[in-house]
Amino acid sequence: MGEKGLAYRKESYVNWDPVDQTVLANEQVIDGRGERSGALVERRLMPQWHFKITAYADELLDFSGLDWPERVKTMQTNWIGRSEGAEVTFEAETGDPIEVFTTRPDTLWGATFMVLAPEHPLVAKLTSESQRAAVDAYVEQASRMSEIDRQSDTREKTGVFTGGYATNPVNGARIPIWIADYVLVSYGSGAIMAVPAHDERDFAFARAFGLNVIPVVQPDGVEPLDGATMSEAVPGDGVMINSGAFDGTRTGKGETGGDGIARVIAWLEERGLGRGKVTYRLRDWLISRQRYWGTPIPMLYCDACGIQAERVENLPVVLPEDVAFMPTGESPLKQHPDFLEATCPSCGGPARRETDTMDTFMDSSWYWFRYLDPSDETQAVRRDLTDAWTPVNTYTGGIEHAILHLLYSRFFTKVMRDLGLIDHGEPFERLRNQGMILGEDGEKMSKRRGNVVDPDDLVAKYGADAVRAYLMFIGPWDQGGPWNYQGIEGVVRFLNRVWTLFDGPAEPGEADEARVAELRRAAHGAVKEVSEDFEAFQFNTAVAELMTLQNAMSKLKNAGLVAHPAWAEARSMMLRMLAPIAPHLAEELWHRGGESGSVHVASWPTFDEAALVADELELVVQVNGKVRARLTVPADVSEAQAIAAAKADPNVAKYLSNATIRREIYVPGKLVNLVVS
RNA sequence: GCCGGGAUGGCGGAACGGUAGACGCAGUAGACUCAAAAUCUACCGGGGCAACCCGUGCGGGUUCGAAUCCCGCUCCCGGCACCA
Repeated sequence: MGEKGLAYRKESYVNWDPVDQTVLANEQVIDGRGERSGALVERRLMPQWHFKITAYADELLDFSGLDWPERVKTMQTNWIGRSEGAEVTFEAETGDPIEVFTTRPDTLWGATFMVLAPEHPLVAKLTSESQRAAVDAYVEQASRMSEIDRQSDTREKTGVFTGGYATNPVNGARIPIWIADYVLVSYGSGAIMAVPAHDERDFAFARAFGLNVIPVVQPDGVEPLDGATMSEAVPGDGVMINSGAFDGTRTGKGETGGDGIARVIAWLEERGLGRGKVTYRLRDWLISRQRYWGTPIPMLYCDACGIQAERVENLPVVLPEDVAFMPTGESPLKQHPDFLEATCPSCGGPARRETDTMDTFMDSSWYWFRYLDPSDETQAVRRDLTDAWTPVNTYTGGIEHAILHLLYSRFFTKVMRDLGLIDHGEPFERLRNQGMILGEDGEKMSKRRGNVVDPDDLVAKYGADAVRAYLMFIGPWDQGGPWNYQGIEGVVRFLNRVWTLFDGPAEPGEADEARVAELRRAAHGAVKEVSEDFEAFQFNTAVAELMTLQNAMSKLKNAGLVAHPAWAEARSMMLRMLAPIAPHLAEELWHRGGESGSVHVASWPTFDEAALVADELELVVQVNGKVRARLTVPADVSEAQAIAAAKADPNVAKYLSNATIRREIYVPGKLVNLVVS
């Protein structure tokens, strides 16, 4: 990855977690807090190792061929945050070029000022002597503010004039340069052109500081805009005005009819003032961690040759196990001479080993490839095994991984593909997210809240099978919800009944034909339903279906039937379907029933369509869509017979006596609807 | 603000446009027991003696027929959010 330019070191503003004493990737900062520690992160300028995930931004936006939840695809799409627009160069009066990114180059003529992020490298140079004190104070204040405070959108706009001016390249206007913390140094170029007439934020800023507002897009069906009196920004499309040769051009990106944006970009490119540009919210993946526990970054520092990659034959670099953990807050690797001392692969002189280790998400980004043959010391992955076993068909996990593990894994898989290690670019073909079981109070379980349900306690009381089966039964697997103690007893009873059903005595009786047919219908019907449920991850209805089968079998059970081959068939089906739900119980009953081998390697049961057919069925009769009768009819009833039987029913006839039948609807084997007036 | 997902009995939840409430919990009655627990049986959306009427967040619509499809709302949950 280093050779391909996909791993590199650069100095940048990073998220520093003061509790874990390490930096974190953007994905690991939730609402301004460290994902693990919960501590407010600080911004620090540090040199760190990164993976160039942004090189794959567009490919990561392509989910074609993947059967993934819409929610996850949306979250990743938002996280990557692609936006199309233009990069335009403004020139400051100091002669410095200032790059800005805009999605609305068609509003360039309305740029009446510029705003730089407080951290922008040109701030100090652009600031005039009379404004220096105010600017320094503002920059200092911004640097101390937490990310949370800075990003709160209810804040009034703040900012300071630098005293410097720039020239609007499209019309030569002299416009003031301000700094404000609503412009982020980490997005785009860290500087914006402000078009207050057509951008809400710029409008609020302009009104707060008395800056010019010049409308350059006149929307349809609205009074002509007046910058002096407008009460809010007008962000939509319309016809360009106050824009020189472009006056009268319709704005838009083509889909709304106008093509102003494309025409302005072409015009800028002709004159060398700017060019079309795509910007992403996604940042490169910061993988350095100032921790001992992590995979060492195999890079070396040589005083003579600079940063060098460790020789391939020396890989992998492993963590020393004889480190001294001291309460310094620093990685013990920094105090370990044997680890630190290395040889420069370029000049053969002494080199110092990198002591940062990799984010552990690095490891989870490719483990399923490595796990295919973890003992192979000669190569990272074995091609014949990855070809045979990957991509993963179905992958499950919590939604909390939507933009962490799942995004990193997709990136890593694409990199491995491009390095020729594997032949595919997506790790997981089908993804399903399980819901989270919350505490009884409906809140996320936490020790602090005291609402934690400990599965070990439940296992001790009810057994592992009962707890497992209840978790499958409690509700839709993908939804989650509050934990509820009330239902588990029902699952325990069900499992006890299954035990009694197969291991208990039977009353005397006969295996008459009707009984056998009913038994087979119940068992084969359950196989059909449960198979479909498992395929669709609907485990709650699968368990319910097995409960129904147990109820049916318990009712039918007698000594004669138990001796019949259909009973053994039904028991075998039941236990194989129960195996993923109550594995211990199913295995025990499997052996007690005289089966050989393990139920867990037995094949999944298949059903016989013929066994599902009943000789009689219930026909619902409606008059004008309201149920008026339920009739038992032979299974092979014809449409004419069904309608005749419906009309003959006394309760139905009552509604027909003084009415005319307008229409007769027949749903085979299910329903007759007589439309009368 | 933008984007997802959701709303059905006392509770968890079922339901290819075709019997709303499968399955389970809780509850009621009965059997067994000296009694209780466990177990088993029956009942179990609301109203009504009954015929029947009303019922899937709210208001419309499509349809012979809507929890399900369409339009417009309300509320709840999740994600993103000063991203230029």
